[in-house]
Amino acid sequence: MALATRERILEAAGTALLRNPNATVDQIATEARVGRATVFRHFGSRAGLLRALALRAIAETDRVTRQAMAHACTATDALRLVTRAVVGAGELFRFLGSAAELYDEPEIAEAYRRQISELADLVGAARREGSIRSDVPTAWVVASVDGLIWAACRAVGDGELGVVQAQDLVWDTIANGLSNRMEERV
Amino acid sequence: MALATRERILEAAGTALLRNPNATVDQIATEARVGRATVFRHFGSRAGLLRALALRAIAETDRVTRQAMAHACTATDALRLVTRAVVGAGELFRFLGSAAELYDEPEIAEAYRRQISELADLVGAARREGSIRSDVPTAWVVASVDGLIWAACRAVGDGELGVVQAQDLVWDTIANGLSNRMEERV
DNA sequence: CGTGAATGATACTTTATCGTATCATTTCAT
DNA sequence: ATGAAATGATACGATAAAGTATCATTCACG
Repeated sequence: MALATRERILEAAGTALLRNPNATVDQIATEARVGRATVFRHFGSRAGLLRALALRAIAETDRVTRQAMAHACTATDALRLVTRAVVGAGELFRFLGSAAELYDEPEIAEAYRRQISELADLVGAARREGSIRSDVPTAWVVASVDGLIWAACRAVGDGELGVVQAQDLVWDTIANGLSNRMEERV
Repeated sequence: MALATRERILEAAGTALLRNPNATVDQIATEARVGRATVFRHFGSRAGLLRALALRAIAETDRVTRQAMAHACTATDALRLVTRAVVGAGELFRFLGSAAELYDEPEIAEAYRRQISELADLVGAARREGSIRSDVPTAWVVASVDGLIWAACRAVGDGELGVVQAQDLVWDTIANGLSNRMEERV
């Protein structure tokens, strides 16, 4: 049951930290229906637990991203599939938005920079394919895609949208914006 | 100098809390070049300081929002001006993104709900004017506008974009999306 | 069964930070 | 210039949470 316990703690930590980024080890343990000592046995310290949680989210994001890119033939399609994949995995890393202290850990800060940089590369490639506007800074494209992904994950988490619906809407919004243009869309 | 001191502390709290949402009263006082005791004299407690900071941000957002709406003749234009105004005031409330415990205070949670609800009303009115797509849920329009505003404020704070540029880009993205359509834009 | 590993419960120490109190010093208004 | 108000520095107590240690219990597995 060792693995199940560990996974259960990570799961509970995700939801508890989403509710309150300063959640106590005791609160997390209670959420996981586990003794507080067990959390320390598995992760050594609170920081160790957060680190493991973040690394898990990063690894999973990498996994779904790689899988998405493997199925795409163009950079534009890869960008579309990656946004879908990340929104789909949103529950795993939503807690990261509030856990600012995590970015003090070099390992995690670097992984985040790498993921953003990969997204920037993808945007650059899609732009060279002609599908992304070239009259806005790449930094803005990356930032706004990131912002839309966060908005989608949050809407899903809040029960305002379904996962598939949110995945569709993110790409639709990137492609068409929100204004009424009375044209058929991609 | 009472007012100046108070304002200096609030300013320092904003930047310190943006760097680290768990910043100590001592760190904030140091950032403000003020004794720690002075912070308690002015705000009573750490929670009181955060509350004052949040209320200040909310009030300022309300102010620029009202001012923007006073200058608009259509709901669509009001929506445009409001997004611009909020992005312009972004530095004031960026810290709120990480300060999750603030939403425990009913006063602040309610103000936030009210502002989101006002945004939703504006979106609804703009939609009735025909400028906003009617084939996407209102919840998503609100969420994504919110997400884009956050992205813009962050990009400005990180020095990736200038304020005016960010203001332009948010509305441009709402109106046109990010894909290349080779058409003149609104 | 029975043995070892994993767990729960609990008590304890340590540490960081809040909040209060005090007093000397500075600043400001008149 | 002078007195009141604001501030800085410092010490102190209180508390909450982290982390450690221990022991009894439970659970998987041979």
